[in-house]
Amino acid sequence: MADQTPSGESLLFLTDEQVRKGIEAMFFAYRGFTVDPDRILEGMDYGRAHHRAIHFIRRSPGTTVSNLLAILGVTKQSLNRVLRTLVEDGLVEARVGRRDKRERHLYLTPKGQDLERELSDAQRARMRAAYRAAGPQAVAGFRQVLEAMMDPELRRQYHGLKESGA
Amino acid sequence: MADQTPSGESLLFLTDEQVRKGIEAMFFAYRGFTVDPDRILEGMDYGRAHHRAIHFIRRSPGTTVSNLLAILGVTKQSLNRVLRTLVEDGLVEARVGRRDKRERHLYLTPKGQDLERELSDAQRARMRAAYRAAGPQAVAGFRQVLEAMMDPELRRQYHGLKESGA
DNA sequence: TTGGAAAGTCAACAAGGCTGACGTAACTTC
DNA sequence: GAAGTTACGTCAGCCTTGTTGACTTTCCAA
Repeated sequence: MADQTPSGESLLFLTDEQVRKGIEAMFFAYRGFTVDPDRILEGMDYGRAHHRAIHFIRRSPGTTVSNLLAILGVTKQSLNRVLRTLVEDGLVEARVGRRDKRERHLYLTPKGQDLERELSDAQRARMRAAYRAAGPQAVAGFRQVLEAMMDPELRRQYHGLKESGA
Repeated sequence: MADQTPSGESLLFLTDEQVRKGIEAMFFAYRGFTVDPDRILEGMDYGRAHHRAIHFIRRSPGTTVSNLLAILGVTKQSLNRVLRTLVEDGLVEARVGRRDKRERHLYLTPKGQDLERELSDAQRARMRAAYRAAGPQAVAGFRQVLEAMMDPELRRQYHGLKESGA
């Protein structure tokens, strides 16, 4: 069918219906994207919000609370609830800043790292499987479109992470 | 780099860190994906759940509640609350099935169609912009990867929609 | 004809968003 | 050194949207 491989200038001719398919693909794919971590977390007292916090603390060890706030795009009250339980349960350590004692620098404890690994192993496994099925060229396109979908501010955040990456 | 050869096995050299980038891209992009409809709905008494219901009713007019349930992946009690407000507000009509009186067949009223159009115009505009920025090949890859990320059951749903499409 | 399954509704609860107000410590500026 | 600002935590209360449990109505098949 014409809409399977929109090649060249045909993009301008994508019908609304074809764009809707993309929207639906995004919806269903995101469910697949979250289902593995969700399954692991259910039963523990944690949810998707905890996963997100853990993910980005691992990503940028020593990040501050307000930094995390900006990345996650939630209120501090909301994040605080999540962070408090993670600290209480010994998954996250919040060290008072040395240069600026108002800041709390966040780190995963070994226990936190264990859970992070379990969650991200599952999520990466699915991602790799999808990548393998779709092929390298498709992966490049996937990344390009996702990046173009982001709000400019979020794209900045995203690129900031790239640099700070291990 | 990994994307030199368009053949499958180069994928095996993607580092965990590169796969994580894809995960983060998905996270940030999904926020962009939902932000426009969210903005339109805020202030009205509706949320993302209403948007999803409206979207899929437009997509498959006359669909039943349990059909919608399967697509959205929520409990019928959860969907029912959303549906009830939409029916009360005159955006959705629920006709009792003629063949099977237990069923409710769902349709958008003209008023519901108006809101649907407003929401999907905004969402499609962003999607088109992203597609245009990324180019046709990228779009094809995007779709391929998304599809590969879905759970088999969801992929079936997704393809089911394709057929029933206008 | 009766018993089970399917469709839908009502009630109550939980997670995780939100706003607003306030407190405290630490840094910065005048 | 006083005053203002920033970073963080917390209490209280609200909303949306998910959940489970219990129920009615309707259909179908043994």
